[in-house]
Amino acid sequence: MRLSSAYIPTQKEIPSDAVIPSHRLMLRAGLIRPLAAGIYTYLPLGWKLMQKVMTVIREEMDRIGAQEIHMPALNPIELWDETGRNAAFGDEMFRLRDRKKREMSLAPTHEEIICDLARKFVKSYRDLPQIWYQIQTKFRDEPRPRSGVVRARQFFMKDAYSLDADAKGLDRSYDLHAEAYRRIFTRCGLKFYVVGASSGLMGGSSSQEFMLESLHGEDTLVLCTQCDYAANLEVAESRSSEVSFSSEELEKVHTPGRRTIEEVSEFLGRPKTQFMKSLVYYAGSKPVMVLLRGDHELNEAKLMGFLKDTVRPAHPDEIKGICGAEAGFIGPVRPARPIETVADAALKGQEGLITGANENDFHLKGIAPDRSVPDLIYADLRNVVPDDDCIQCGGPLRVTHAMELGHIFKLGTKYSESMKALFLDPSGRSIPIIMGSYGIGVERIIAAAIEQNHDEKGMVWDKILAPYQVHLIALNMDEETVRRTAENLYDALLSREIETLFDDRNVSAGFKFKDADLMGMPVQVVIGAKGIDENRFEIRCRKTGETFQAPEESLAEKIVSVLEGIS
RNA sequence: CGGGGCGUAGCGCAGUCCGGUCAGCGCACCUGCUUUGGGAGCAGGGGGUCGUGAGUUCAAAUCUCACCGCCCCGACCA
Repeated sequence: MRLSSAYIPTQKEIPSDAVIPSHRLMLRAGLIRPLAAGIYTYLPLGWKLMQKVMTVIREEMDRIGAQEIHMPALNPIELWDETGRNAAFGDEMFRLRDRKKREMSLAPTHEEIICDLARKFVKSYRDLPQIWYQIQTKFRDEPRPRSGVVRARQFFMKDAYSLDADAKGLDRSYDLHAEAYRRIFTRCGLKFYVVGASSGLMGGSSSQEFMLESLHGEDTLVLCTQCDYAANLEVAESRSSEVSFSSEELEKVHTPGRRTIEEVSEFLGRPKTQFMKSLVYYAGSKPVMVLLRGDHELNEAKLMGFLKDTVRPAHPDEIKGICGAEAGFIGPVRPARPIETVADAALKGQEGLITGANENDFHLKGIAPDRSVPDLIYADLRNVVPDDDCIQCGGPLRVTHAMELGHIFKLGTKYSESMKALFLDPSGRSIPIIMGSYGIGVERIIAAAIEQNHDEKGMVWDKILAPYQVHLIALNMDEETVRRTAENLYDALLSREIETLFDDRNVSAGFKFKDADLMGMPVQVVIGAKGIDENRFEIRCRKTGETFQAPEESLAEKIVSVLEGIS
C-alpha cells in the first residue's frame, strides 16, 4: 500500500478523551474512529489488524474441528423469553420493534440462537458431538462503555458452542477449546493467565477466563507466586493470615463519633484485625447481617452465591430500623430486631473481638462470635487480600489487575432444557443436549497486544498481527535516484508477497519516521540520499532498534532474512 | 444510576468568573517558492449558526433554565 493514497489518518496530538495507551494509540495511528460512545469505525489499518486476528482464531478453531457458521445479529425476542434471559439482560440488551411492532433484539450473545438451531437439527446421539462457531458483531448496551474498544457497545466476538451427548463429551469439547485458546493467545504474542471464574449470567457448572495482566484491566486477579493457582477475585479462595486475641469480658465502651474501623481502631488502640465489621444487606426482601474481620472486605459475588439471590446493601434508615443504631455502631449482639446473620469463615473460633453495640457512639469489647451470636453460620464471603496464603500450596498470593480476553463455560443443560433441545440417546430416552459456550473478544486481543507491546513512540507489532511486515520509507521522492530505488524495492517486496507499506509521500523525513514508529510495523527500511551515495541501505527492527545494512542488489533478500529472524 | 469534568474550525486548546474590537492560537488543510536522515521555512489563503432549544438584555461563546452528547471515578459487567 502506498501511504500517499492510503486512508491512514495519523495524529500527532493525543486525543483528549482517551486515557489508556491502547485507546490513545489506536486513535493516533488511525486504526479506529469513534462514532458514538462505545461504537467505533475500523479504518483500513485497524480492519487489517482485525482480519489478522480473525485469521489466527479461524485457523485454531478449525484445527479442533469447529465449523464456522454465521447467525443473525437481529433476532426475535421470543427466543430470549424461552430462557428467561430477556428479563435477565434487562437494559443491557438493545431492543427494537419491526414495522409490524414485533419486538426484536440485537443479540448480546448467541446461546439461544444456537440452541434453536440445535433443536431443529440434532435428533439423535449420532448427530453429536458438534462444535459451531462464528465471528459476529455483538451488541450490549453497557452502562458505561470505556477504555476504547475494551468495553464497547458494539464489538466483535468469536463465539463457539459445543453440543455433546454426555458429560464426558462436554469435558472433551471444553478441553479442546481451552487448548485452542492457549494457542490463539500464544500465537498473538500475549502473556496470559488461565483462571477460575464466575459464570455469572451465563450459568453452568464451571468456567475459566483467559486473562491478560494489565494496569488498565477491569478485573482483579489472584495469583499464587509459587504454584499455578490463579483465580478471578470474584471466586478466589485463600487461607487468611492467623490472628488471635485473648478472651475478654463483654463490655460496652464509649466511642463518640468513631464510625469506621479505622477510627475506632485508632481511638481504642487496637489492631484492625481485632474488629468485627458488621454489614446489613438485603437478599431480595430479606435482611441479612454479614460479619467480617476488620481488615477484610465483603465479596458480593460470594454472598450472592451463598444466599442464592441478588443482594444489595441496606439503606441507612433500614439499618437504623433493624439495629437500632446508625451504620458504624451496629453489630450482631442484641439488634433491635432479630436478623439472620452470616459470618466470614476467618472469624471462626475468634475471641476478644470488638464490634458495634447497636447504640450510637458505643462499641462492644470481648466478642467471641461462636458464643456471642446465636445460630451463626460461617461461609467464605470475603475478598482475598494480598496478605493471604494460597489454598493450594500455602505460598504468598499476589493480587493484580487484568483484562478478560476469553471465557469458556460448561453450560450443561441450562439452555437445552428450557428450550427443549432434546435428542434420543442409545437407549431411546429423550434427553437435553449438553452444551458449552466459548467466547473471545476480538478487539480485546488488539487492545491487549498494544497494551503489552508499545513504547513512547507508538505501537510495536509482531509479524503475526502486523498489518504490514515492512514499512518502506523513501525520504525524498523528488530525488530521482531515491524514487527509482524505492519503487524498485517496493516492486521486489510485493513480488515476494511481503506485505509492504510504502511511504511515498512528499513530507519531511522526520514526519515519516515518526509515523513509521507510531504504526509499528516489524521492519522499517529507509531509502535516502545517504544510502544511495554509499549503496548501503538501512533495515531497522521496530522492536529492538537493531539495524542491518545491505546494498541495493541484495536489499530485498536481506529484508526477507531479517524478517525471518524476528518474531 | 450516584459523583465529577467537558462541549468554541478536522485535532489540541485560550476566551466564559467580570455580557460590548472575541471569533482567536498551535497543528492539520489549500496556493506558490524553498526544503528532505527524526513531526521543515517563508508568503498568501479557506474553514466555526461557540452542542441544541428557550429565556434575561439595547447587546450573549460569556448570565438563567431545560435538554442532548462525550469523558473520568464508582455501581454494574458474558
